[in-house]
Amino acid sequence: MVSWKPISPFRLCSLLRSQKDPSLAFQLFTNPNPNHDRPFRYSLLSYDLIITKLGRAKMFTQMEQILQQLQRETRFQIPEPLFCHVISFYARARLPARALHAFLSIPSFRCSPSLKSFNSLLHALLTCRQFNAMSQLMSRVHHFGTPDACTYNILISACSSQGHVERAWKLFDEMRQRGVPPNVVTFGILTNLLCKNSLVQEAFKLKEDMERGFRLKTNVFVYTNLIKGVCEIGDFDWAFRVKDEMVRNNLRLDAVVYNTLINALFKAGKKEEGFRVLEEMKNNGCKPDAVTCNVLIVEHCRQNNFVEAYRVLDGKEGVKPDVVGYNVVIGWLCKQGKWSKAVDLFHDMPRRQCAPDVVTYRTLFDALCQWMQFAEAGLILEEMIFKGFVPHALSLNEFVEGLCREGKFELLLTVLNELGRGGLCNEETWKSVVSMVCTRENMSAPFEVFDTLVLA
DNA sequence: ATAGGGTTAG
Repeated sequence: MVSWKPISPFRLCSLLRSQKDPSLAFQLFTNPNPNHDRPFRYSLLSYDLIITKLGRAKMFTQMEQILQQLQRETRFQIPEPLFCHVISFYARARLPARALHAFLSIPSFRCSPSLKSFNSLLHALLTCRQFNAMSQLMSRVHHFGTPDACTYNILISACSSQGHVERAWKLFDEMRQRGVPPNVVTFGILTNLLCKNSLVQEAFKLKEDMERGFRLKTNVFVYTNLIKGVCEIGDFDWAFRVKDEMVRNNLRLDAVVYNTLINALFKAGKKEEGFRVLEEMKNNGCKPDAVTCNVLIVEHCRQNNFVEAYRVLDGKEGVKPDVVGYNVVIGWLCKQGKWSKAVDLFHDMPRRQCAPDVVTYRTLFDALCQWMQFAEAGLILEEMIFKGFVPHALSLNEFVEGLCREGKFELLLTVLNELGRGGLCNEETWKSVVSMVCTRENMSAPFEVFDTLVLA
């Protein structure tokens, strides 16, 4: 037996840093020295590293296990940003209750929550679109401090995403009245809100105000909003002038700016100009990213050029597109009735290292129902429910109705069982099945179906 | 990573 030099707490950190696989990192953390039974003295940094890694990978069971271990480590006072991370991980996974729980547990880690973690929770609720919970939380803000610019920015974003333009301006006024100066982020949110509502002139007026009245420099975020706004009213000359102004102000044109322009040009049918900007992007040393690929894929599909679309999927632009790119191609294939090709691409996604998401499953399931491919649709639905994704209610009803119409009782039984388990039986499901039971001549099979429904 | 910008679907 070779005797290894035991891993030191310091070495564990560097090993955790370089370990790409979160599961292996977790194993390493929980058992750093397999052949030594002396208790390991973990450093605070190693906790931070493993929690962040697990959170990013949405491995929440393991993350909670480490957090509980950390809770018992009375040697440390845990720095607040770690909790802000944890809260935002739960937000990204759309788990608002867990985010709240993480926030409430902060004192048990010998740390007192300040406005920072309060804002993190507020933002988590916004991400999960829990607007009522946001108001309830705001009524307790005084326990944690006085609302700062960040708090207001989150609240204004919430108004923006609900389309409450007037309320957003009220908050903007309120923050100034209370002596909280708006910052460049505030103006990013507000210009976005204005441009989204086609109030481009007003957005430019606000930019002037921001520079003259508030002495703030317009940054790339604000410029991107403005460029998108002027593109949407079809004024591309203006868009290019804004782009030139950015360069004059020594701002680097990044992929987001280029993607905005290329996408808008394609949408306006200016294909050549779009590709010209793509060339300029590359010549300027700005590398296309996944979104660039997706924008190109949309255009190729619109031109019915699936060969080129697949080339981009294969990494023609030097980057691999993400799940959105796959969803676009699958969506267009479906729209053209090439559902079998769409299913092929879907099955090829794991090999291509891209995990299908809700949109992938919904797109496929919707299309298969529409093209009455019930057997294939049933398989997709099963997998979808297994992964916890929820199908569109409309397609689901179409599917159940189709099965009833075609008398496919065997499949119907399986599906109803799955729907029942997934808690997805709605009133329409019942209506379809009940009306079939009542109109069919051969009553034996429907009775079986009815039994399943009652048992579910 | 305390808050803001670009792509699909709905």
